[in-house]
Amino acid sequence: MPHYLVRKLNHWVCLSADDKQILKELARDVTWFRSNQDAINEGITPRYVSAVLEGWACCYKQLNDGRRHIIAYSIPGDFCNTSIIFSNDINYSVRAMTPVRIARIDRQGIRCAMERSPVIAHAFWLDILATAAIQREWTANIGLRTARERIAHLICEIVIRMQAVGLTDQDSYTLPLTQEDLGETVGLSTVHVNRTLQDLRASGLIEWKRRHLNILNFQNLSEVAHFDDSYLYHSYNNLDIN
Amino acid sequence: MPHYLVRKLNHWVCLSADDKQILKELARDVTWFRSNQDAINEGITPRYVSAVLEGWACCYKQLNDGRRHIIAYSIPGDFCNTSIIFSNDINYSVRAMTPVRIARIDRQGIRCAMERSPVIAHAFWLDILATAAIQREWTANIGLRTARERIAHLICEIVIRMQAVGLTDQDSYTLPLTQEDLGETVGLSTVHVNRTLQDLRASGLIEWKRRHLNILNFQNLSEVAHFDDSYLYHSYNNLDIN
DNA sequence: CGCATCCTTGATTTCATTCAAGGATTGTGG
DNA sequence: CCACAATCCTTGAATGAAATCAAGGATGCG
Repeated sequence: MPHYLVRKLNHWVCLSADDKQILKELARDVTWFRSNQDAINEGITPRYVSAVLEGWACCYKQLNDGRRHIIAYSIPGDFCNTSIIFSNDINYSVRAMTPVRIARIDRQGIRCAMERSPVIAHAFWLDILATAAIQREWTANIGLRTARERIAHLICEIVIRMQAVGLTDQDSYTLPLTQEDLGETVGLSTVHVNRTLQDLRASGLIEWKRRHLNILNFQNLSEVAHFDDSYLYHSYNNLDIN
Repeated sequence: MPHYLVRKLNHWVCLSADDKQILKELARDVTWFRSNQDAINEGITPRYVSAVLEGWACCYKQLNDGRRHIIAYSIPGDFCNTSIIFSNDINYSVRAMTPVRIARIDRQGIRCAMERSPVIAHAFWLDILATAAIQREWTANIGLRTARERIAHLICEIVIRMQAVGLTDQDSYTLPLTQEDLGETVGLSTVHVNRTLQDLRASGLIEWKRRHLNILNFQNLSEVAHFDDSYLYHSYNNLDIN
């Protein structure tokens, strides 16, 4: 099985063999979480950075009256809490959406690696910036798009992100969400998500059965979504150039 | 007039006199933008990092059909585009909401300062993490709260942020937004923002006249908003400790 | 095979948008 | 300093989108 963490970071920069080795050694401490289990809970500050190696996790916030909102997905190669590298605080929880294999990386180790290898440092920077760009897009997605557009947009985003780590087959991929999860992600009720999905299916844009999502017409779907993938790409800014 | 950039960063770490001097020198290149003028436009990649010294700016995204969403406010001391330090890409625009004084900081200069002073490096880290935490909160705010709660939450957040740079008078501050801006921020129509504000006023929670917002009962307002300010604070993670 | 979870559907209600227009405030130029 | 325009705020009425309520059906898991 490929090392998705290395693959993901290698997507931002060009890692040397040494860099890859360093990263693999950093990610030795691996744990399984079963579906629906909390990997990180808002109450307890972790001392390590978690990265998903296999399966899906989500970051979510919960109000004291029970309402919940999913603020991010962590797919293979994604970090769940990079902020821990430089801060002691975390203000969301992380939950396994499938059985998930997570590497727990010593934050001191990451800082050392960043000091020793400028390329690794840059990879972490770009990864953090990419996460922030996605978060901004999600804010706007919920804030200004209709139900149909929101869901279409999310589906488009994920296909690109899954492609980046080689987890797609053409325009189809495993989307291990319930419709309730999807609702908590895009700010819609489960019932309305269901109807909107039927609408997208009836328009011949997608198929989605048994966790398997297939985009029938990416071009049309991204037009429906007003999807512009540029926020998912980050060009390397050569440190020597101003 | 205080140097809000220094004041803001000093909120995260303890800057030495030298550090402060370095930052002031970095921020020499100052420009005014008039109200409603774009300081950064999505199309053109800036080569410098912009920081607001005076006035308000907002970061926004716009769809090709004209729909607009404000994804962040930049108040005095805030950076508008820290991502430029390490990446060439930006996928949103920045617009002055009032006449605004912006320092344009050479990104190479920032990287040098971060290398020379670990404290400055840490300040930038924490600032970026803080911005990301706010963005996550905004995503959840729009996604799971009602109109009343959303607006209340935003008002609570801003009072804390304004306090951090000393721009409040008790629980009141200058909020230089139109109701249309507010709608584009929390994902509501102008008309509904208006009615919701009247509701908050009628409940004795706030006053808002002529750009001047006054929170009459912060305790109650934050309960209405389900506001928990912890996402706005970031404790220094001592680099020597694991 | 049976239970639990998830998906689907219909009916109803609620929240928010849209449309339209009048009033207040602010800013500008004469 | 006043007049006028532009922007912004406010209100009412009608429409529409999404939530809620309720229940049946499918799917998958033990």
